[in-house]
Amino acid sequence: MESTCVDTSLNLNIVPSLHMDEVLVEELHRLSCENKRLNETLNHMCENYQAMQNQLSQLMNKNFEHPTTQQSRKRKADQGEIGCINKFGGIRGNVVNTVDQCSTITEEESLIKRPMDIISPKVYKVLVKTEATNNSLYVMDGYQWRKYGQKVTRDNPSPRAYFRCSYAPSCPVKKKVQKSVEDPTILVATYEGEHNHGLQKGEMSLVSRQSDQESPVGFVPPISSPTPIIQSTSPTVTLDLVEENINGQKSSIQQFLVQQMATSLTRDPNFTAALATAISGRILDQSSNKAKW
DNA sequence: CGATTTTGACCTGCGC
DNA sequence: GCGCAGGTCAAAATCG
Repeated sequence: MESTCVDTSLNLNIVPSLHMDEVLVEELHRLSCENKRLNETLNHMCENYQAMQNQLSQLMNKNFEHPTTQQSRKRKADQGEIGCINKFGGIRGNVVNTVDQCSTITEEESLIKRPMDIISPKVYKVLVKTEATNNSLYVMDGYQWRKYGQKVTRDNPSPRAYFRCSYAPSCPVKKKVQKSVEDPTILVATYEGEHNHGLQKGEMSLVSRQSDQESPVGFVPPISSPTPIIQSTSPTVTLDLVEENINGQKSSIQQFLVQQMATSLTRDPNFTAALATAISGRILDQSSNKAKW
């Protein structure tokens, strides 16, 4: 969060010229003092902001990664895989991983991934907002899933559904879908593994559906109608990509982060496939609109 | 009739 | 070793 602490100090330590009026010198000193005071205030605000951000991160972690303190033994064991957010969420953000091992996709940090220091199956967590009255556990994400089990877990009154990818028989990807304890309108889908095939034709991913309010041509509405993502559940990684340096160039750190994020996204076949679907859907939309006119 | 869903039983791993 | 809880299997039911 250092990026929010903009260095506003002005270089006012100018040696007064011999011809400078005493009033101007006095004014200069006054401005310097005021600048110093403002700087301190700003630093104080930044510290408070960081403290609050950390608190929020910790709360998010507790709510979604550790829903209850009385977690099952099995869940504790699983934290090595899914709990990677905890390992990095507490730090000040500004971290984009280069290892696509684990991620949680949310509205605020969509597709920004965090590093993981252990080798484990690729695990994603996706949150989907649904109708409050909707009790189904189906999340349309562009793949075809076959449900193979359902279980009521201890820490959540709503059942958990287990899915396998049925598009390719050899596809190892599994998906667990369960309603959030805190907000029953949110479906928490946990993906394990990587698809060894492309995205299916005629289906839409969550990402693409975020960009289109209307269903594109050929899109079959899902059994449940989840509205696009949604809510932040984990500490937000904030990338300050807007602010520029005094000389008008993005800092090297920012450029590095942008590069890393782009690399992470383009490496993910799910993202690229979803992006392609979204773009084609948009093009079809526009062409059909033009046809109407 | 094949694909998918449901659901109870069974398996497995972990903590005590 | 036992009990608990999550995960998986597989037969029956359902759907298109």
